Amino acid sequence: MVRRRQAVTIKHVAADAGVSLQTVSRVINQEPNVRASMRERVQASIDKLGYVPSIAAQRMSGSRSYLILALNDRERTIADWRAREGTDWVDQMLMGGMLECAKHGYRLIFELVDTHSDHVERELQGCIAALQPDGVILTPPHSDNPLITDLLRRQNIPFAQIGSTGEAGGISLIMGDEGAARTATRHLIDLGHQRIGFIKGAAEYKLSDWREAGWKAEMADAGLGFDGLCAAGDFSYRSGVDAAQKLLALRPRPTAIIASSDHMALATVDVARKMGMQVPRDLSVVSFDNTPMTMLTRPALTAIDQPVAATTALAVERIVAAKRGDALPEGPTIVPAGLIVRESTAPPAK
Amino acid sequence: MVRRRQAVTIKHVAADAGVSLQTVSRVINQEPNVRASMRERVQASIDKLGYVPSIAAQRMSGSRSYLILALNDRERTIADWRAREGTDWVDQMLMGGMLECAKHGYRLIFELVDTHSDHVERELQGCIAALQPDGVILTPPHSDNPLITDLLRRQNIPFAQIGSTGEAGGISLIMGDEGAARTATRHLIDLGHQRIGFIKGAAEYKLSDWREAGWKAEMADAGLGFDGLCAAGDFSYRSGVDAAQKLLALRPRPTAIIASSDHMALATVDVARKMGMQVPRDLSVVSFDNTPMTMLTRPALTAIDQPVAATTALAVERIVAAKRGDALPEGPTIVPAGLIVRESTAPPAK
DNA sequence: GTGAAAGCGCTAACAC
DNA sequence: GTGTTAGCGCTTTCAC
Repeated sequence: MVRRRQAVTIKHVAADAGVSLQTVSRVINQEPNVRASMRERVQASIDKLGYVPSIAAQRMSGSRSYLILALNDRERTIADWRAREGTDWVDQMLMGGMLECAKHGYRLIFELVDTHSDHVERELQGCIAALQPDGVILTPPHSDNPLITDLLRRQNIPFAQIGSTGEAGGISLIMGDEGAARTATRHLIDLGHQRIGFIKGAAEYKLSDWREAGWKAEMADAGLGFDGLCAAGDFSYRSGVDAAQKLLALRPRPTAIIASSDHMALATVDVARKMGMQVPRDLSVVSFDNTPMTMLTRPALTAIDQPVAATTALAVERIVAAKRGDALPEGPTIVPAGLIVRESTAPPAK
Repeated sequence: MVRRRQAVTIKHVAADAGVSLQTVSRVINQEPNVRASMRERVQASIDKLGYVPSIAAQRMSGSRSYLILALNDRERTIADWRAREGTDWVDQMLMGGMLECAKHGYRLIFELVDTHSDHVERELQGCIAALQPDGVILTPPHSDNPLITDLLRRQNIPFAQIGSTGEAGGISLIMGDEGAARTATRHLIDLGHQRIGFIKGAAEYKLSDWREAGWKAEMADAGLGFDGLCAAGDFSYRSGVDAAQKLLALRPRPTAIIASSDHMALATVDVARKMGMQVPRDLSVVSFDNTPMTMLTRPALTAIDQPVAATTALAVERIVAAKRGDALPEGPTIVPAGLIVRESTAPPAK
């Protein structure tokens, strides 16, 4: 293996511009105390030589690494990838995160960690030691894992907690789950529905509670009852079948169901169909997440769109701001979710 | 911003084990010339202190960066992400690449570059200068972009060219396109089809020709004609509509069509349906790529499965081997594609 | 405002 | 086999 060196280094630029290394460094890092004329001269050399700083060297000398780590749950992510059902959480995250990183001269590194394992700490520690990221983006369900958040805080690394209210001290970003559930419920009420069932997500995720709370609140505001209309699920198709069967066995039967995941919504449609009902004629269904399957299935599902890309982009923005020392807003930031109306919702049958 | 230093460095380990830095370095890099007892002692200290080498420092001192760059076309990838149609090429690539990297202590960095732009070189140069990757994985359509391959060769960075025969000097990996097309054709012939149409992919991609060649070869082997049975497409739904209309206007009409992408296959089904035909009763359709939409649509599409994950994993393996100085196999390696039989193929109507 | 010197954590080359 | 020395490219600290 040939030893490979940096083609153009700060030295070349310094020599070319006839200045010291330090001055070039100041220009690169946009620091003050450089005369405009000097700055221009150095910049000209940089452009001429096509110089790009080595992040390894930058990191070495104790400054930034320009790397932001996006952490996802290994088990769940790999399961999604293997299932090949089109779940595009990762893709949306990359889209939002990478594009925002590019704007600021950072790079996003996507990593998987075993949230449930005892050695999360060891794994994460290793990842941090190896990469020395300038910031970390945490996603559910490990946004609130104290083993992770404590470690990050100890190491003084800024981190964003997506889907968490940020008690652990990170930057809190929430995808408007409660409001989204209210929107979905409102949509159904506006169509004329009164008995609206709800299938809850996995208890491990805080957003499961938020969504349930939103549904209840909107029902209450409309003077509608919701006792017995909530069934537990865990986001999976299998759990959706059970929950839908439970809800559709009720008398009077709900005329609409909100499912906390696309898989559970799909399951609800299938169960209804098996019972001889048609969607949306006999049952309206609203889905959560808006992964590609909602538009590929028939009827296409009306769904709450989780703003994954926007949220990840915001996480990057906030981390970069934190590195700059900018003041960050207090408390959680809510990124609003949208409702995409498709074919699975309609007024209830008379 | 607090200055953040490596918590545990090679020095701590050396001190703890009572040996020199160099010895620790040898143990980390699994080099020879270390007595077993010494190796154990050092390893014990490493484990005890939870030491992980800094890749920045490793890179700095001229050895490996343990980073492998996976390059994809920016425009196309972002378009896919925005469309949210469940195309999971990126996910499969990450799955194959990341898991294989993890096995060897490497990390995969996913990056987008503007293949069509004149400044690919500049962009890639910058990426390389910043990250100093140990290897690069190229995907179509830029696997054969001479601006890219020349640059990598000049810099002496090992690279894999997926979907290319590797004339440019990289590690060539092909997803058995010709064989896959033969398999698809064979499947239809075995069902009893004789007039089998083919919708070709974008000319920009070499695999478009390979797939066409496979179809022709298998038809010829079976003594079947194929003149006029090939229509041009560019992988898009829109182009699939045009191509399908052209093929289905032929008399006698083809009883089966192989489309070089899932979108074009979907388009074919839709066109057939509009013409009053049923799939697979009146027309069999085989699709290429096997993205999630093939299983989510109805009828579910019989499809050729592109082994994206396996191919990416192999690319990583080969790059790691190249870094070690191992001998690599000559010529292109073909990763076989599979045929997933679903609901869109059946014997032709009598 | 600019420059010189020291050092970040690690490995290559060479000495022992 | 093991240790010593000299950097890698950059930023920090501190002179000027």
